[in-house]
Amino acid sequence: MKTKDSKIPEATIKRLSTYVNYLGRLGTDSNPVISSEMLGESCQVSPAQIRKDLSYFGEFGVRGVGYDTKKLEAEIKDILGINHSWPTTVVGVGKLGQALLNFDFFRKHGFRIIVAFDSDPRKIGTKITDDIAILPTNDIENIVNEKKISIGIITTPTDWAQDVADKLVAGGIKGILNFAPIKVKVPESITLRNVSITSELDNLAYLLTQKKRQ
Amino acid sequence: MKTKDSKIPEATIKRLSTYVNYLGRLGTDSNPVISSEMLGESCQVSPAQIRKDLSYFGEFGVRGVGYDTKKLEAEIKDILGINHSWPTTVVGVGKLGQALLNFDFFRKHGFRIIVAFDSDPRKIGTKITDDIAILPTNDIENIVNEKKISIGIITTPTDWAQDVADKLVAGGIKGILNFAPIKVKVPESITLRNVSITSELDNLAYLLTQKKRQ
DNA sequence: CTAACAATGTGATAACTGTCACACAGTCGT
DNA sequence: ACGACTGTGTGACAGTTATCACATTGTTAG
Repeated sequence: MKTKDSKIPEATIKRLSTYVNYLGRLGTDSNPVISSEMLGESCQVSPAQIRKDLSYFGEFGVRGVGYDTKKLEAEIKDILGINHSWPTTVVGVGKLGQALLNFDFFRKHGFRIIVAFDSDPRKIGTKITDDIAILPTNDIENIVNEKKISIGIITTPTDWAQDVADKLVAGGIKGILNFAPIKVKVPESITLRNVSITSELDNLAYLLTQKKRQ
Repeated sequence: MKTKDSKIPEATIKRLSTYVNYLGRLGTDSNPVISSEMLGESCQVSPAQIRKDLSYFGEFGVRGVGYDTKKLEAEIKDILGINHSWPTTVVGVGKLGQALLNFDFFRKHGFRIIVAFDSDPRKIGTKITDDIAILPTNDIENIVNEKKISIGIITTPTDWAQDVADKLVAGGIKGILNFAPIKVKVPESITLRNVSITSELDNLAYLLTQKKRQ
């Protein structure tokens, strides 16, 4: 895979995720080939946008024909880096944490949950689903380091998020996905993404309010 | 509140949500006034960006001084429309749905959960927390219509999402927040936001892969 | 009262992102 | 073998969003 340019819009990555997700759920047998127009229809993106997005990374289609469905899926997975298996941990085994742990998405997209952490003594020592142990949050640094865990998902209450982030960083984590509604601070070298559910709800409220006011 | 222009960047709304969330968690007594520099420090946004964001909606600060913390919080809440109480329903009482239902965020940000829906017969008829009933998904249209519910949150498995969306729309819903990893289709008049957890994970994987490759 | 100061609000500018039109390459029918 | 056709890939353009510098305005001290 060749990256022509280092300046890829974040929105492009988001859309690539949409594409690959759709392709994965598409019956590859009945649709061996797909055009940017068809894909755009399903993902609600303009055909030109799709071609542009893909063009950042190379040429994956055949002119006059379209894209080989299975091949395109594999290519995008390669671009996104979801064809390896990232050692991952979830910190905070509340309802949200459990939802993520049960999510079969992880298996499909190359995230391997190694272990979970929580501070509730009643949860510590128990196991999630198959064989994911729940350990105390104080062990985060050691375990992350020892098991070479590269991704940490924070699903704790707001007040604990920064502390947990610090512990993950101390253990040598590479990337963090934070679900707590604050922007945790981490060193420059750590890749961080914040998923703000509250922000999405606020945004919805705003759009509805606009509609009402106009 | 005056809206100077109708073309507000979506990113601005997202940041306003961050600001108001931070202000809400700030001890208003010890910080009666806050500058764009201080707020920017906490929210990891440049001071100029904050002033620009606010300037779309009016003038809320005092030159040479800063912003009245409590007043600014109230103003942003007004802008976002999270000072009313939106009648809301959650469809899909799995782990993710339960996580949201237990989320005390709703109370604070003006979303009032009226009822929940699920298709699992074992869940139907039971209640969540205080007094939120779980009804069968077939009742969605009637209940949404009858109770004048304006916001629907979809936390069902992927395959059910479109069907649920259709039912919500049929019942006269105003806005939908969709957590299923597909882009559901709704009429133009319905406000829709997709929260794609999978997309966030893919994005994280991409960023980590980039770092590895370079 | 006046001058020094502090932090906002905003017009101008730069950077980024998406749209469009069309050249180009591969396919299929005759 | 060749021409009509189809859908990709991309350079040019337009629109959007963020950054910057500074004029502006209220505060405070002497």
